[in-house]
Amino acid sequence: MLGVRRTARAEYWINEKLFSVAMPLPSRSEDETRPVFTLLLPPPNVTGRLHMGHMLNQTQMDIIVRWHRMRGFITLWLPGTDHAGIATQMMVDRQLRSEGKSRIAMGRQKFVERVWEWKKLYGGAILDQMKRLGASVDWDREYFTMDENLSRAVREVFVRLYEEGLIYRGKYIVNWCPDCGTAISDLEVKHEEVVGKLWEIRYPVVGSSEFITVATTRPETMLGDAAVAVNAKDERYTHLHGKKVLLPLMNREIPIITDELAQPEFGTGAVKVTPAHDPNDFEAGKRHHLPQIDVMDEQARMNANAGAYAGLDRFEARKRVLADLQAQGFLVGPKDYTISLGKCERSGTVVEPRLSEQWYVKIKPLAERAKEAVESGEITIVPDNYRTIYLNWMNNIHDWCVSRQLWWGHRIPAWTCAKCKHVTVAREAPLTCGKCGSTELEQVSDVLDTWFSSGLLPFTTLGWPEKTRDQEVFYPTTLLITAYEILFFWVARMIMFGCHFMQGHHQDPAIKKASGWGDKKDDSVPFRQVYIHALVRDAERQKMSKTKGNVIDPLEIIERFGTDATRFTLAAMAAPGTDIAFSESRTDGYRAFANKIWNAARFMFMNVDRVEPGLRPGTGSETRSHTTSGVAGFQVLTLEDRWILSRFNRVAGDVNDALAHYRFHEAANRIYDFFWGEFCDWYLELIKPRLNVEGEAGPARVACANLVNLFDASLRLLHPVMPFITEEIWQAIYEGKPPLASIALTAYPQADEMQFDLAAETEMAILQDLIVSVRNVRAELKVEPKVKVPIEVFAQEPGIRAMIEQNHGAVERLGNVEKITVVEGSLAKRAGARHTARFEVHVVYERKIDVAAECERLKKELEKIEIELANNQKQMGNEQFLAKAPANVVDGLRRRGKELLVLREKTKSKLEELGCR
RNA sequence: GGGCGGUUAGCUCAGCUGGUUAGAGCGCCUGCCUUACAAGCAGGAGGUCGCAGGUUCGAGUCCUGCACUGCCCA
Repeated sequence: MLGVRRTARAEYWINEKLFSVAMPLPSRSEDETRPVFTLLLPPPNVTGRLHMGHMLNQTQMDIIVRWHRMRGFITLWLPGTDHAGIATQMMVDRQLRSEGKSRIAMGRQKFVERVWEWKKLYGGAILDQMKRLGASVDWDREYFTMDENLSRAVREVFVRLYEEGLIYRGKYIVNWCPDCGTAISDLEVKHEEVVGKLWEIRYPVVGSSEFITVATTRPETMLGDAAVAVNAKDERYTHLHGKKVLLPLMNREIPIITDELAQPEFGTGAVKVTPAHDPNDFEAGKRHHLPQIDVMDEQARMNANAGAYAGLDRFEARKRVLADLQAQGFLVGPKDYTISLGKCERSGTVVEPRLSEQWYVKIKPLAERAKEAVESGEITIVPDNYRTIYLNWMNNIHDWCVSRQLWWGHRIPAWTCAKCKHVTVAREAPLTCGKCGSTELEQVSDVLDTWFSSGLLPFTTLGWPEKTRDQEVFYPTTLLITAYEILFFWVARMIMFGCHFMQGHHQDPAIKKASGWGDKKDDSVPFRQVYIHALVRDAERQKMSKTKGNVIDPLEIIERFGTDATRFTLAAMAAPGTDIAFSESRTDGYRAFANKIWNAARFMFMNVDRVEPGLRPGTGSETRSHTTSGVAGFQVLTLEDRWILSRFNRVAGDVNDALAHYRFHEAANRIYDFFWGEFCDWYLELIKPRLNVEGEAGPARVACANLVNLFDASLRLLHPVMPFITEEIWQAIYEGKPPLASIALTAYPQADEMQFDLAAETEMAILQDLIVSVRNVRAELKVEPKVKVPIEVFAQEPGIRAMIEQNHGAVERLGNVEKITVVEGSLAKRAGARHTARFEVHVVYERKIDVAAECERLKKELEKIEIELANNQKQMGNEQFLAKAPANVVDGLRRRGKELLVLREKTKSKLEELGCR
């Protein structure tokens, strides 16, 4: 039933377009300009389904977004999906195969149409899930990375980079996935340490009986060897310089060259050189003008260059090559060796370094500015240690291979001339070849890496390359919240592209200032701040993976515990920088919290209906709850009123502060402690007598109004974390006639320091101490729960005595006390009496205390006091400390010292009295 | 090999710039269906903060080394 209400509420939010942002008009003055907060949703894959990572990511974003909106920011949260080249193509490929069809037979155009169909049918799944979760994004601005306007921007970027000489084409070694049939970037290769073999092979030196032994982990590539390299300084091989070896199995003579590639201390000091199958060998090959002998095809099967091995799969070829080498006496033998095996992130296939023609982005010039933006603090990264990681990566960056041999994606805007082979790069399909004028042009078949287009999103979603008002208002976006995994894939690339293409851009100065970024110099950056969140792991701290089968489905968790509880759990566990071990027991605990809120609300409604039906927040006061940032219309009459108002303001201050620093766990825990531990456990209990005053309506009405006002403010405070329950109760408070369409549009509580009341907090703490002491002694004496007992209280300070007398009702009710007698003399010596530095309390009850147990307790207590006192006195006797420590610390210690002395006296005398030994 | 972390209660984790008595949730023990709530209430037990040095008046917090452990990059 709750689930139904939740869905209905989420639909209501969407239908009312509560989170849609119209384009703001130019401001007339700074005072009239509201601050702006912009957040780009990291676009999920169209093929994606919501997982825990999304859930955490979206929870944090929604919290921050709702918080800003409630604080009066023009808040834009921009949603969209990513076309995910390889993943989507693989998905549809698989579907075709199950229908007995093939992509190749179908042809490119038909296939792409088919993918679009697929996208229309299934591509919205993850956003639909987001909708149901109530993510407060602007659905009117939803984008897809292959939308026409975004595609046009991609072409524009490509052409500009090409014209600036920052894109080039060339034949190099790339990471090739034989399974996906495409090149992939360095980042898409996942390295894995595996125990493998290092094979040593003897190559006979031509014209001698000598052998030179080389070592390799991939013996099949020897079929493509073009040389053997030794180090010029390696004296073992000096006599072989200029000679040749006969490549076994292939019977091809290849030269012995001297090159730095060969390190004397590694293996035998001699290495085989295979320019077409290894990036280092490729470089060495170029230095020595060696032939590039490619022995494999696109599926990593051996090709005609592999002679007798042609047609074999690479791993089969390895076996055969080894067997043949063995048989012919060239194999020296394997050694165990730890290999760092590169696998395709998507398919899991071992990546093959392959020589092929690809398009590259020259990255150094772009990286330079991207580095500066972070170094100078124009972009801040939270937590701070990711800044180091980012800079470290930027310093070691390599050119980026952006072409993919796929059909689904942004096709590279380049056309090859059939006649002269010249390549023309252009925004729109050219009619003639730029070189020879031929009309026989064919567009390059490759598409661009998906991250190429997503790297542009911060500005392309705001209308780039057009200059738009949207850009003046919303660019740079304020914040990016994302996972560490895509720091390089996406974050770094957005920074590079943003800094490059938005150079010279200026945000509307009034808006910039109002939003709090007046001190920033650079408006080309894609965002001002990046918050990197942690990974969600399973309860055993294991990384979730399909293969391990330990994936936690957020939707299932939500089904069982509710969206609010799930969100709260993720928030409460999200301490910056630490991974989250997702715990169901924890979630269960927060479901109990939601339940607690319901019950507290029931209590409120019950009393409102009884005392003053129709009561609304803010009633009887000039201020209305939804426009004030504090507790509206709260009338302070009693100690608990003063106390709770003060506590509320403190918690509001703490929560705002925590959110400003992305300390979600602190914000969540602070609200939890306040609502449960202070509001429910104490305040509600304390006002019950007032609510129940019969006949005389005054106090009950005030108490009721206070309750509603405080509840309303607490709901607003909690709303960003638990949007559903807070909306539900808030709407109920107004009985379907709320002053605004949603609690999401009300004002967020802020701390009002004028409402801090230290005296009330201190007094309340003493009162709580007294009540807890009484309960404690009752438990110790095993007083039947229903029996009320009289107590005697002594307090040295008249102020405290008066306070206790004034609040005797509270002590009686909450301590289950029959009657309080405030006595004149110390009770410290009474058996079973409890004391603090401020008061002594004795529970009058005929049953004797357990003397032995009491002695034990007191001794333990005394021991602790003695230790602390000794430390305290040592400190206070230390002149260095007195001279150097700040005054408040010294004062605090002095006060504590006095307290300790009192406590020691009281405890000692009681020990004596009981005859403990 | 390079970089970044982690080690605090039985479990999962907080503890921000060093400052009085190290906290929470869950679990555990005891007692309660007290008319908002047993998904609850009340009370309680449980920690030499990985180890060894150092800086400091003062270290869970800063520095060095060590042990174990995780992640990223090559």
